[in-house]
Formats: sequence, C-alpha cells, structure tokens
Amino acid sequence: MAARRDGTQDKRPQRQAAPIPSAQEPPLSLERIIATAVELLDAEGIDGLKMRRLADRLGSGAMSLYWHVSNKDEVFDLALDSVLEYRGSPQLSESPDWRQAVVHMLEDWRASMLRHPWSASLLPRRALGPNILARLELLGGILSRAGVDEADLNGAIWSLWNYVMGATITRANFDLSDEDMLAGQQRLAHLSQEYPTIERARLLLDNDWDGVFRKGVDFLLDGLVPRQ
Amino acid sequence: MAARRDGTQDKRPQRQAAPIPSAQEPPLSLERIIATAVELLDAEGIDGLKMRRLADRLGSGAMSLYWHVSNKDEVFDLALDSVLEYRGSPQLSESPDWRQAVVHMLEDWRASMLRHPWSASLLPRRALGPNILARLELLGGILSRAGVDEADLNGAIWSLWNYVMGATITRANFDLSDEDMLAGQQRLAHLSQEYPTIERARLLLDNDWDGVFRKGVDFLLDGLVPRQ
DNA sequence: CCGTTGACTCGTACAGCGTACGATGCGATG
DNA sequence: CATCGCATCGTACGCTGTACGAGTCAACGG
Repeated sequence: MAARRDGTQDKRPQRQAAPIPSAQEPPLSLERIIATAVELLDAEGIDGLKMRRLADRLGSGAMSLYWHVSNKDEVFDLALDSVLEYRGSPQLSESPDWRQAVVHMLEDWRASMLRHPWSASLLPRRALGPNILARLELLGGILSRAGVDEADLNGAIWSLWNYVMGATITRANFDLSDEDMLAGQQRLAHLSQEYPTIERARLLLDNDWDGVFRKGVDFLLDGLVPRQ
Repeated sequence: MAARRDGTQDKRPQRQAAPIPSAQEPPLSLERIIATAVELLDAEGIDGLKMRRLADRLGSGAMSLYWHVSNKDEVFDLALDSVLEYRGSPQLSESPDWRQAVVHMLEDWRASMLRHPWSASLLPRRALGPNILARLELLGGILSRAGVDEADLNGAIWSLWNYVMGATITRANFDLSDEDMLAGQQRLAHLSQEYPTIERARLLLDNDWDGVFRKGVDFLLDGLVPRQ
C-alpha cells in the first residue's frame, strides 16, 4: 500500500470522478497538487509550504497527498521542475542565428526563476528534473550545431549554466527584499572605511541586473565560440 | 532578558570561568558555538544541524544557546560567513599581476565552499556577512586598480560573483553524491532518444570541473578587461 | 558582610511539523 | 452479492524550534 514511486504517467482511470462532483472540488491529482504547491510557494514562500496547508487549499485531508507523492521533498522537486518548463519555438532553436537562440533560452530561464523566487533557493538542493534536462539538451544541441567541438561541449554547457544559475540566484536573493538591499547599502555606508570601493560604487543599489546578465552571457559566448 | 541582538564584540568578562573548570568543557561562547556548528554541518549536513544536537556537542543545555544567538537562522548565517573568510596575502592582492590576484581569490572562494558543501545550499537564502563583503571589496579594489571604468565596476564585480556562485553551487550539488550523478547519467541513457546530445557527451560524468571553472573566469575577465 | 544586580544556564512545556498506520468509502469485476 | 484495488482521511507519534521562568554565581555598592 505504499505510494506510487514508479515513473508512470498519472493515468487516472476512466472511472468517473463522481456522478456529480457534488462539491466543486475536482478530485486530487498530481498535476493539481503541483499547481497548487506552486501557488502556495508564490504566495507564502518556501517556509509557507506545509503539507496541511497545501491540503487545505486542495480541499482534501493532509494525508491524502501521500497517495500521489511520497514525501514533502518530492513536492519541492516537482514544483521546481514544473516551473522550469521551456516553451520555446523549435524554429528559433534551429535558426541559423544560434546566438540569439541561446540567449533567448537563457533569458527565459532566468525570467522563469525570477517569477518564482523560491526556485532559486531550491535549486542547490535538487536533482535534474526532465525540464532542466530538456534545457541542457537544447543548449547542447545549439552549441554543437554552432560548431563547438565535441571535446569542449560539456565545458561550454556548464559554463553557461553556471553563470545563469549564479546570476539568477543572486538576483532572486536581492529581489526578495528591496528594503533589505537598501538597509545593506546603508550598513555599508556606516562602514565606508572598511569597504570603500563597493560603498562608493553603490554596489548594492545602482545596478543594471538585466544588462549585466546579458553582457556576461555575451562574454562567455565570445570565449566559447569566438566570432570570426 | 532578551538575547543580545547588538553588534558588540563577544566580550566575555574577565570573570573566571570556574575556579577550576571542573569538567573539561570550556564555557559557552559565540565562537565556540559557531565552530561547533560548522563541525556539525560538515559531519551531518544541513538537516543534521539541530539545536539540541548542537548543544549536546557543546556539553550544554539546548536553551543555553539562545543567550548567544537569537534563533537557529542566525546560527546558519554565522556558520556560513565564518567559512567564507579570506586569508589572502595583501601583497598578492596589490601585485601588478591583478589577473592572478583575482583568480586566486575566486578559486579560494570556490574551494572554501566546496570544503563545506552545505554552504552552497545556504547561500541563496542568506544575506551579505562581513566576510562576503570583504571579498567583494577586495574584488572591486583589484578591478578598479586594473583599470575597469567606474561605471562598469558593479557589472564586473557581479558578473564574476555570479559565475563563481553558479559554478560552486552546481559543483557542490553533484559533489554531494557521486552515485546520484552516476544514477542520473544512467537514467539519461534510458532516455537517450530524448536527450541525445547530452547523453552522448556524458554531460554528467566526463567533466573537468576545475578546468571549466578556470576557463569561464578567463573568458569573463577577457570580456570585462580586454587584454591589450 | 550582606543584599542586589546582571550575565548566563537550563528544565519544562507547548505548538506545529512531517508522516506511519489502519480504517473507510466506492467503482469495477466476478 | 462478495471481492478487490484505488483513493481518501482521522488519529497519533516522535521530533522540532523556542517561550518562559527559575536557578546559579561573580561582582559590586553600602
């Protein structure tokens, strides 16, 4: 009577949910659980996700979730991966302008994570879900077609991935609280003799995150695939 | 009777600990708590740090910790920052070979975090402690002296920081379990028609993490401060 | 010499968490 | 009608972070 741990599709059978769904609640399903978990995470942050609260939102008992999911960590895994799905037009990915294709995918990646800031705190602990793998695969394909040597491919993929990860996590971290950032910069001002350079540069404030991100990607691409 | 929240030094007074420290346990102190927390984190990972267990290791009652620390999160903050201290020779940081100075600091940063893999999972959630700020300051100073324009300084600092963060977090993530990585690659093999490129490249296995890291830093530096 | 104070320690208690377990309901199948 | 498997959920348990208040003991002022 253990919960399903196999990788099968969630093939809820053709049995009717109920003759009339009496209450307005549709029946529990993995998709509904994940979607609601994402909602809850967006609304309450990473510490706001509790099994009981998730069940409340779903109109079910807490323990019912454990039929569809083996533990809370799996909810995190699934919520994370679900948020990272890439819906990019295949023709863009295969267009001759490979550089644009790469940049588009990476910027979308970053944007997806910033839309759900909790995802940044989750990433370090989680494994590679199918949507993440799909993005890596796409990246590898584009770079390979762009002429990156087989031997350098892994390095190229990881370099770009690393950069996106770091940029996104950093940004999401600050995004959580603009006022914290302001407070940080003010704390810096107090210590301006200890940190003169970054205080003067207003490192924590005057910063064009999007531009920095884009530039960094360009620099990496220039190095990985020199423009001729 | 609230716990100390001020930023004062932990000035334990000159009062004797005990006429003779009877038991071999030295008295509680913030430094001892942090050092022991790091030990515990190293040994048991991020979920292994419990206030009771930490107190056990310190030979004290659990609630005694709360005199020195206001809550568990603060233990995390302090443990993280303590692990990120940079002991680099100032003459290296001011040597004319600024590139080497930057690379040295960044590689040390990464190495410090990989020595304590839990730090990677902590970073996304934590603020900028003094040791992190000191590294950013150092980086800013070197780049500034290397001729980076004032207007580009923040971007340069963040680009490098982002890259180091991402590379380290990714690496630490895989480091936690080589067998997970192997299992991942084997799962990939099953799905080789879905992820042909990264499967063929053995993305999860044959990878020179150190080399990739170094190359990425070089590419970024080339972009940020073109070699003449 | 004694009473007070303030720094520090800790036992107890509590609310809230993830989840093990077993009872239950209910369509489908024989 | 009996049986079975999927799915739901109430109860309970062990463990967590920590609020609270009582306790200890050195230092100090009278």
